[in-house]
Amino acid sequence: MAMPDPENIFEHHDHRQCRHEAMRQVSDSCARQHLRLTPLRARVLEILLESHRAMGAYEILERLREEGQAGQPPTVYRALEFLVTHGFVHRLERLNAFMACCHVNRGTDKRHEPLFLICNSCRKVAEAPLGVLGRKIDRQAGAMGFVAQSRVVEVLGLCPACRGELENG
Amino acid sequence: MAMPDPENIFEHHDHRQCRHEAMRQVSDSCARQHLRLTPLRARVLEILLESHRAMGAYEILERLREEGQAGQPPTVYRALEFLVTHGFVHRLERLNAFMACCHVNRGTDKRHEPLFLICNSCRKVAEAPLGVLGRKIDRQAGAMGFVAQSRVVEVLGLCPACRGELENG
DNA sequence: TTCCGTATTGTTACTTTATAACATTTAATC
DNA sequence: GATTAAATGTTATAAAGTAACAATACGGAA
Repeated sequence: MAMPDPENIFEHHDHRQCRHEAMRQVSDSCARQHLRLTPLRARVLEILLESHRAMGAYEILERLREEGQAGQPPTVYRALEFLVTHGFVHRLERLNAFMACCHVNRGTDKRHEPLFLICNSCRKVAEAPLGVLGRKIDRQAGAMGFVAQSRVVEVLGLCPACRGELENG
Repeated sequence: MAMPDPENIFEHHDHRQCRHEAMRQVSDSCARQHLRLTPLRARVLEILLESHRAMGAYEILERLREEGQAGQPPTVYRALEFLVTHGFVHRLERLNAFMACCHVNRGTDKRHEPLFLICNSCRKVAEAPLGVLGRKIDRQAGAMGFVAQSRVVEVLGLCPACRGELENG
């Protein structure tokens, strides 16, 4: 999956293409790390990639049930736990929801922690690189004697489209 | 309430003193803004200040009930909504919990969004100023065409005490 | 291959967190 | 004091997440 144009991460693009490439990358990453991407785990990831937005666990569960797969909450939560632990899916704390990672580690198999942009108007979510901010946050924490292990950075506001609507209409 | 020494925000201090000063500041701020700090709202804030840590809504509810006050979930959630809206209490997304603000707006009545340091070991939480990082995060979001309205920044890791224990014991 | 131990999934039941909807009370303003 | 809006009380339920144990599938050793 190509790195999204930073100015257009809210824009549409070829979902099917990006979906298949993401699946392949995750599959490769699992193979390299001897992780088991079981059918259930793969299916949960696919559902997230297909929807291409943040989904609640119970929404995913419903989708699984529609397909005849077994379905109780722990099934989904366990698959999500695996996917989140290995960085293939992100959890949005503010929304109690999950989203497939948009730029899976290419070859590095390293988890990364992004910045999430959550639109207050249309509820769309974009994932952007945290970049140098991650280190700055760690340094800020370090100044208080705190050792940072992971970060949650979520920004709420207006996406380009909704901002435009407010300004024009 | 004095601004905490940045290097000691996890340290103990005179809770009773800081509690009373915080109540007074919130009370003043409400008066200036024509907000109604009702007995219920004041009591919920006091409970949070007394505990001096992050508490779940139901934990607060239980405390209220012990005191004979009426108690159903909406009671607490509504008080918390008021307190959070006006910046007297913060919500910790990662913990589904609430914490009294440690450095209430002094005279400015402006909400501020801090950085939270959550200890993975002892679960203590410290509130630190986000400082210039807030603007940097907004700028990062702005580069994607996004208008930031509010931020969630929570760092998980080890507080000074727990870090010390790991290193020494 | 067959057996064994471990990882994964299935299943039941439950806990925790949060909110909708409407009744009642309290408070501010005229 | 009557009117209206804000706040609280109350009932019921939705939404999110987990504990505990049973059944199954898988990966490697004998």
